Amino acid sequence: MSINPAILDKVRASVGLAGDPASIRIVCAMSGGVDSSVAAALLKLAGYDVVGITLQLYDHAQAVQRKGACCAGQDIHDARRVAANLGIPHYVLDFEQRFREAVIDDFVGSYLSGETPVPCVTCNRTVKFADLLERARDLDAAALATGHYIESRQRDDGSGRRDLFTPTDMARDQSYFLFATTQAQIDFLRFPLGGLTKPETRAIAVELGLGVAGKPDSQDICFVPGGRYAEVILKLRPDAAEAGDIVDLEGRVVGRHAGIIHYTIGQRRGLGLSGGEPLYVVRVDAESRQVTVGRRVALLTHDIHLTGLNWLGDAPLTATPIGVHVKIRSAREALAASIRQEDGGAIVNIPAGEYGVSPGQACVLYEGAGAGAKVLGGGFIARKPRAAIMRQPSAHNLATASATAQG
RNA sequence: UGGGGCGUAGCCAAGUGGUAAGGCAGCGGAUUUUGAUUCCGCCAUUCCCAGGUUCGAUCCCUGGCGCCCCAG
Repeated sequence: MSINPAILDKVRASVGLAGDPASIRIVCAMSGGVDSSVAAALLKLAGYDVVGITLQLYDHAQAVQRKGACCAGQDIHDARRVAANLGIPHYVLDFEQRFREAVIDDFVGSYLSGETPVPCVTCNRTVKFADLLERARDLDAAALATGHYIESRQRDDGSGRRDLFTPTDMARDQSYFLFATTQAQIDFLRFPLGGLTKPETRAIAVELGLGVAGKPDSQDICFVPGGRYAEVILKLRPDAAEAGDIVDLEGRVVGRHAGIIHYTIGQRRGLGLSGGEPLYVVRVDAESRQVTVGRRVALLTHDIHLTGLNWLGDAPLTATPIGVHVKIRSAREALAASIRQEDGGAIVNIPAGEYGVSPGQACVLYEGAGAGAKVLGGGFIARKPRAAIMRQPSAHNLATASATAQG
């Protein structure tokens, strides 16, 4: 077990708590994957009093064998083994009911209402950073650590407050899923991997013989086996299979669909409509069960209304737009934009526009772009007011519309 | 039943007497801790049917069948 001392210094810096590490208890959330295992290991090697906690979130028979999942079956065993290996206490908490209520039900409800949820955001802000965080406090921990790739630094103004920044490894940036983290939560959280790259993490896992070093990166929704999310929804809400019309931008019926839950804005595949050029889902309406399709250019969006805003900027938002960078999906470079307050919510304007902006998805705000950009929070993309939809370019004047869309 | 046109994969569609472009849809994969997007790969031994000419026809000829248009 030889770890570069510089890395351990980096870990201690990420914790940023004065005093003898041995007297500082840190609870580390351990999913059984490579990242959180390495996070726990580094904290332990850095001298902290580490307590590992694994949440049992769901329990599908399928999930036990599934690669790339977390928090069920095999992964719990893996976490337990890593903890034993490290010589740290480890607890498995049964959060199934809580996860079901806070994350899965919200996920299902979101799709039923015609939106497209981000369950990872919901999970982080409720199960992990509310419930688990509370347990960590109960255990007299000074902080809760996770294996997320994001950086947290204490402000140098003596306030003791912390800020979030995008990580060293931007290919692994997970800030998108953490935008809703409140200031109080941020102050208690630590992210030891924020200054490492994924390859470095894996190398450390190998070096330490953690056994999980070769596990695949997680992808897809953890509680959805095989990526077939509609099956999960239909199992809980069989009525979600209500068929409806597929209409074009003029309102003409051009096809049928087997339930709006199968569609999200920007989606191309699965429509079964053949035409001269590809068609994309432009709108999903739960009430009429209509899925509207149009050409790609019809997806270009400049103004985004946000709800559930978590603003982490220094100065409060006002009606005067301020410059920011935004992401409306995780694996994407942040785009220059502005944000202003309006009607109790916020409106983001992206001059260059974005495609496939779907209600329910997150819009995350940054101060600058690239690694080390401060995370300014974000919000959930709200459904467009009807008036805005009517202003959408229609099929016959798309060229004109796109030419003038900047203005 | 006078004249003209057409009939190529699920849809649209190019094409030549020499052995079937492309697009859309679909399927598979890569990418991705959300949904998508994107990218890559696959996808007509066969050109409405039956004869004929030809070394060889989807393309030429004849006859069917089907569809469309014009005129009536």
